[in-house]
Amino acid sequence: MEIDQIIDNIYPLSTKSKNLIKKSIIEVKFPKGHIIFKANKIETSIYFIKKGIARAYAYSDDNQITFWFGKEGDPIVSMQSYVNNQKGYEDVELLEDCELYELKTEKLHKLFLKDIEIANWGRKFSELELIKSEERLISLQFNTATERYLALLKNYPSIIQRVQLSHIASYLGITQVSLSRIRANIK
Amino acid sequence: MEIDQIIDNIYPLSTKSKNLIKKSIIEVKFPKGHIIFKANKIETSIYFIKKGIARAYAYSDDNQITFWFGKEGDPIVSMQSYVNNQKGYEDVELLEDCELYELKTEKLHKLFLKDIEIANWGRKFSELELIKSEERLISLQFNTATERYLALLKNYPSIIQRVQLSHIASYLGITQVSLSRIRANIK
DNA sequence: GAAACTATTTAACAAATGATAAAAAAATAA
DNA sequence: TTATTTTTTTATCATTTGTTAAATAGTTTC
Repeated sequence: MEIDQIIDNIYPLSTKSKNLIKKSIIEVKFPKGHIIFKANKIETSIYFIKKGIARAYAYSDDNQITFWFGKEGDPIVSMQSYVNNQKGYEDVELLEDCELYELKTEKLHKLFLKDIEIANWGRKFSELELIKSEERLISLQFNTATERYLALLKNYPSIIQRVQLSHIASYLGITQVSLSRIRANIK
Repeated sequence: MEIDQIIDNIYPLSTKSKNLIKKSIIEVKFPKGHIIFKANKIETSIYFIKKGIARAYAYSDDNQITFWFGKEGDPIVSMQSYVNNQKGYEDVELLEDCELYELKTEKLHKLFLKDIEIANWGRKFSELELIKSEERLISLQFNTATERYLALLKNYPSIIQRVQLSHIASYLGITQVSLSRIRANIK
């Protein structure tokens, strides 16, 4: 997905303000398997996915638990770094060869203080992420594992096709074995 | 908690900008049990809790499931209404006699477009809510019910003392009976 | 293509949680 | 206070999920 569309989908900007953001963005490419965010590190950039998919995970004991998937158009953000300039708790791994738009957090924060349109763009950005986070929270709290799997299947069919089941299982809050059982029961 | 401190805790503002917000705020009081947000309704205000506690819940079949608690200093917001001007899915019930600060969403949105400091205050507001939402998501996905109960006990002891256990159980994603068992095992 | 490696499914048993009902404890009202 | 209602705990059994191990299927490498 092109950067103009990604920016506009969040909050439409005047050409002038959009160009201020675009001037701070560079395109980067990484291969499948690249770890773009490391846990316990302050991340200095945010990204938008032009092409490819990614996942965020953290460790619980020795197990990786995936808690986020991103696809074309989605932002890759370590919220602790972005909001509080603190270390994050997550790794982010690219699950395919990826093309990304990179934006330095510091540059964006300077724009927030200078340009009211961009400040509102940043507000909308967090508001939309918040809506997504709440939806996921409700899904985890209200629905059974089977319901969550079916919802993922319906809403993000591309993820299921492109991501291995062990990651999906931990994303759903269950073990890989349990997901296999659920899949067997559905058929 | 006083409104000046609530506003400043989100993002410090100049006197001028803070007064713009404060001019739009009125104080209101409601008794225990009052339903301040109704599901399937577009809410036109947000609130900040001066005194008291509240919970948000939605229905799953016939069961009320509590998914948020608020105490002094916390905002009461129906995100779907606030962000997208759409109907929310939650009721919000006041669990004690409450004193609240009320702010009309429409007035705030006008200020966002006029005052860059307030736009950044609004940005920070959503960012902080997003951090809270992510923390809760991780807690639900990574921790067992027992761990979540112990964390709530540690981080929000006031909630446990002031809220009945059936609400806490659904907040933790388990039944009331299961929470009783967990409490019995801990002692 | 065969061998080696990785991912997924299946099986068996253990542990945790749900559902229902009844008992006990606590809070509220007369 | 006593009676009534609400909240919490306990008990029993069913269901779901976790754990471990083995079998099968699918991929990658040589």
